[in-house]
Amino acid sequence: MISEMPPGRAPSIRDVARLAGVSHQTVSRVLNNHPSIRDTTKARVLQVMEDVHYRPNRAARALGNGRSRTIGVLSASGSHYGPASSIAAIQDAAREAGYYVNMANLSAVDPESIEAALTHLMSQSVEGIVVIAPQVRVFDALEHMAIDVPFVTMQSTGRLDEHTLSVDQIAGARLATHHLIELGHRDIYHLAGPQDWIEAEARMRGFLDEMGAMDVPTTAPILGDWTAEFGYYAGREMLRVRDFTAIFSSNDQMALGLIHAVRDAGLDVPGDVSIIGFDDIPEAAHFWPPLTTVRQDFAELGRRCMALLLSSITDDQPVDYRDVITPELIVRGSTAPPSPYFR
Amino acid sequence: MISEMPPGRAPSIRDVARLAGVSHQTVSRVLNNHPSIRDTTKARVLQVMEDVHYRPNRAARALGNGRSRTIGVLSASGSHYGPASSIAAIQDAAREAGYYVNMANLSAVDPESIEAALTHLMSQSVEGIVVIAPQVRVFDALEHMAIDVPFVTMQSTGRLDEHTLSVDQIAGARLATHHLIELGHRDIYHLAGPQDWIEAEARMRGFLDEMGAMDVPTTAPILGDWTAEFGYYAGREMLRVRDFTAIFSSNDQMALGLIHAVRDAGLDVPGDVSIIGFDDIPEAAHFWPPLTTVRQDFAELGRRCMALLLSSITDDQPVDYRDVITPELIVRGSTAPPSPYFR
DNA sequence: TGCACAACTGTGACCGTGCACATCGAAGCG
DNA sequence: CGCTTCGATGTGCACGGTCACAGTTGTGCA
Repeated sequence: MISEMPPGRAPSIRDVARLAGVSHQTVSRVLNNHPSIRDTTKARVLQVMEDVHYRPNRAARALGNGRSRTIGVLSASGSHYGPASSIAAIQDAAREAGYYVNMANLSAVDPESIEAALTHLMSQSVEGIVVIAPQVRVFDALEHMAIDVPFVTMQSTGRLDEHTLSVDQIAGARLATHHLIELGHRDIYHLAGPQDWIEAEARMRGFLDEMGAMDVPTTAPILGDWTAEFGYYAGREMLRVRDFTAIFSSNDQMALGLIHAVRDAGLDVPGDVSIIGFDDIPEAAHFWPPLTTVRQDFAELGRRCMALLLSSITDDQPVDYRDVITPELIVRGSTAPPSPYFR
Repeated sequence: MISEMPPGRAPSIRDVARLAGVSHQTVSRVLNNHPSIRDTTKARVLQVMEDVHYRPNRAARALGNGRSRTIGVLSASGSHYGPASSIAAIQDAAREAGYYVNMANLSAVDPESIEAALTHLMSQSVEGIVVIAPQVRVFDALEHMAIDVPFVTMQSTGRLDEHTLSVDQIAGARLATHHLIELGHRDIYHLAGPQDWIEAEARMRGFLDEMGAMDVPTTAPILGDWTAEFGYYAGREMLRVRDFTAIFSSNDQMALGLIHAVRDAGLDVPGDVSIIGFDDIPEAAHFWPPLTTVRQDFAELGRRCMALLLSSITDDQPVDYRDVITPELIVRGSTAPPSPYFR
């Protein structure tokens, strides 16, 4: 059988057709599970495919019907735990749906890089785009370039709302803040994420909302960069004044740096300062002290993201994306009532 | 200009050609930077492209010349810091080289999942495959499926050597082990990675080699799963005997869990037990105590990986991949001489 | 002036698949 | 029994590029 194959070229449906004694179109129908193919015919074709190791040519397919079956993922900071987990879930979901995933990593956040990355994805003729851990500028680019494929993002932004799926970051931040207030803290700092980040903004909003609702006076949040390193140096700065008893950090890594700084200053967590994080990375349970934090289900987020995107690609009834994923407070050892000394 | 475009279809080179008053082949040549195109012609064509927002169709291109310009990345545990960093670097390098990156995530490590993921990538007609954080089974699958495109992996395996690029994991592990021995430790445990993992094996090998070379008797390494959680429980088990003064953990996360367990037992790191990790994740400097570890340059690894792969795709002179990246010992606060009590 | 040669551009086939439409035989039905 | 309907299959072309090859100029040189 195989000897009948022309050499030096992968078998095409016509080769398969010839060997199976049918037309290429019949082979095509077998490939696409067309209903009206006689079982015996189908079996024969499948057998030949097996024999010659036939693999459909995706490029030809895409060219023929204009569907690339590829979705693009635009990710900044893809090496962080949260985004990376979501990406993995997205890939699984995509593969399950028969889609391919093309990644574009954003090393810098200047408009040129963003446009370059989007152009890269568009030139792939992706059918949809997922924006991970988005920054405001990405949306500017998205609007500016008049991207004509569906896209979703994983955070709430206030605009472009039809494209948004999101963990309720605001609720999560309120949860964290409320926990601190409930413990008796009044002098609470918020170490936020970078200014440009939408999720940082949402968490900050949640913090401020809750503080306001509980009638606790607030100071301006400090803008960080998500890294433990920044948390450490920010902590050292903050400890020069020590006018607080608790810090709500916008992610777990910065919380780790804060703990380090507090301990370096000879103080105790949570004895002198309570610290709460956000995300619940797997390591958080093993920090010292184990970190009180807010858990987000990144994988579920990724899955829902894909579901939303796929439904808007295929124009099915849209899934209800307003069903936000509620984050969960995980109380561990890094928070406690304020020390009497401070009261 | 734009009004001359037929509606409902993206402009093709023939549309551009017509509007620019040239043949479609000339447009193609402009696209591919063919040298012999008159500058004025080129400018005219480019202008028309701009006007009609022409975007080359990648599928058609791939179909025409059989080159997909796509490379596949097969990654297990893509949400870990190391692999994720390498992946980001790979994506950057690929984009720079004009390649697209297709990801396949490996959620499970059974042969079926591996084959499914590889099939997925192959059906994309990728021109090359990068295997990240590979396990032995992945290689079995690679051999078994007779993958006919170049592939590289990021760890040394002993077989398939022409495809391998690697941080010298063995040297790194020896570095870590030597550091402990030099401090005076003799009773050293090794908490290794999962059995199936090639890099876990290499680190274990390095540990055993160095122990042997320094004539220190060893006990059998404990096989872990890379997580802090496992490190914690392994640590608790180990502390029931306490016949050691130092532990070399195969990665930083498990080291974190170990520290947690040691402290839970009322002991001090490094006073009672020295702990050294591997990888130098960004958080390691802010553990308590800051973790002594071995740094790997994941990004550089990713870049070299792509360089190797691209050179074997284009059949250029191969880069010298034997120029392994040497890991670096980072001494922080989690290691110290053994306590007199133990001597 | 003629000729070789390079620079530049055009023509038509082809890549592998899906689609629209045609065909053909068998079954259903009045 | 002829007509319709439907299931199963075949025919030819389109998709948007690239490739091989074939012109068509212009230029240098004998």
